Amino acid sequence: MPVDNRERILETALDLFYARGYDAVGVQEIAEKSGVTKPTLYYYFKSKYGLLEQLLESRGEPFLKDLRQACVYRGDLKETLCTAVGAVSDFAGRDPKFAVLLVALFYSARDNESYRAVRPMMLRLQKDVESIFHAAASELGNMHGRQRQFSLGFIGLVILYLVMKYETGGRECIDISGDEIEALVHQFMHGIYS
Amino acid sequence: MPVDNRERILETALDLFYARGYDAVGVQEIAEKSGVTKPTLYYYFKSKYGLLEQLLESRGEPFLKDLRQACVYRGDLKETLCTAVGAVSDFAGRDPKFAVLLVALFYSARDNESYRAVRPMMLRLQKDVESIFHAAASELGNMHGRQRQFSLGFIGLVILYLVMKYETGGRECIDISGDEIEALVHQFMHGIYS
DNA sequence: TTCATTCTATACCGAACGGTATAAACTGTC
DNA sequence: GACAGTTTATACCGTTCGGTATAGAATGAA
Repeated sequence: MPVDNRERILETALDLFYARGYDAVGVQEIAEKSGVTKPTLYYYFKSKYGLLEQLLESRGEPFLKDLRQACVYRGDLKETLCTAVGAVSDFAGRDPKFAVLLVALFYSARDNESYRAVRPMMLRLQKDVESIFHAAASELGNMHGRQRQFSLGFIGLVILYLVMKYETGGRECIDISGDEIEALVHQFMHGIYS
Repeated sequence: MPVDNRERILETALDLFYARGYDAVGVQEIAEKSGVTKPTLYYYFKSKYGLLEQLLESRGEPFLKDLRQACVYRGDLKETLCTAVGAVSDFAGRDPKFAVLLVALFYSARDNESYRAVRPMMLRLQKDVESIFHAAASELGNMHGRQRQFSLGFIGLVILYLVMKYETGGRECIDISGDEIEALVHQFMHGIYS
């Protein structure tokens, strides 16, 4: 656990939000488990929502930067997709709870405030991935406007794979090997045969 | 709105859980919006959790029956997968809010009680879909134990497609045409080319 | 020494939470 | 008319919710 109070609060919040969900966790408990009083929590974060926002910012921003880099098309679709999945995998390996939390928030109810907090982030992610398919037009030929469908399908595939891996893997870490990444991308590109 | 009180409560609960999530909705509000007092709600459902359980049962059970039927392998993988997606599509078309709620619960935090309620249902769904790939062994050849990966990938693809369709389609209904279903299954089987 | 920052302890706020008690009605059936 | 099932109105329970007020103490930099 970090010595810095602010950081410790963020980490505790992540643990609890991951385990029980944003709405089911009270500010009181977060403060207690951080070894801090409630006023201290409110000193750093103006509200419970602000706490979530700053959690998303501090942990998500570095990941989005990495991902954007990884999504730059370099002339080969398969290679680019593998790089992208690699970035996701690295991130999920470093911060598995945060990764799973992101997914839960992404699929959570639209009028819940926690969704409001995560929405802009996920839109950026979606756009970055979609840009790969736009850039790969020369390689893929006419996609008939299916870039969005491709990217959504791709994201869905990776997300579910990730979550399942974490669930069935003892929740210790998410480790996706290079071979697995290639198999995943290969399946996406060429189907389940081969 | 149904005249039957029990049914009206279930419908109201679905509306609210869908919109804001299980934890964020109070029993009080459900009762009020159903035109019923709180004791009446507790007369039918012993607890808030019981209400969720019965909601999942009453709406989910018919769907799971249909899906199981649709997942029976009939000698052709593509046809079977299309039938399965068709069953999901029909269900989602009939009861879109419930479908989206199911997905949200499926991805929600593991120690949240709402996940406990939906878990057995999703396990059944997963098993049914996986059975398709096991049955298709003759057609697919040696899958090297990747039946689970295939089924998870397939479910992820369908789920995300469904949710996105609902989100971007004005939330009126989920209509997946036969052509779309075929395209989705085709992409899954043969990749994004062709 | 002054000063802002960081944090404590304690206590409180009004509102909402899930759930229950009580006692009285209304309904249709036997 | 007795009866079970359904529903009401009202009020209450203890607990937790997110958030704040107050006043003081430790810290380190200027």
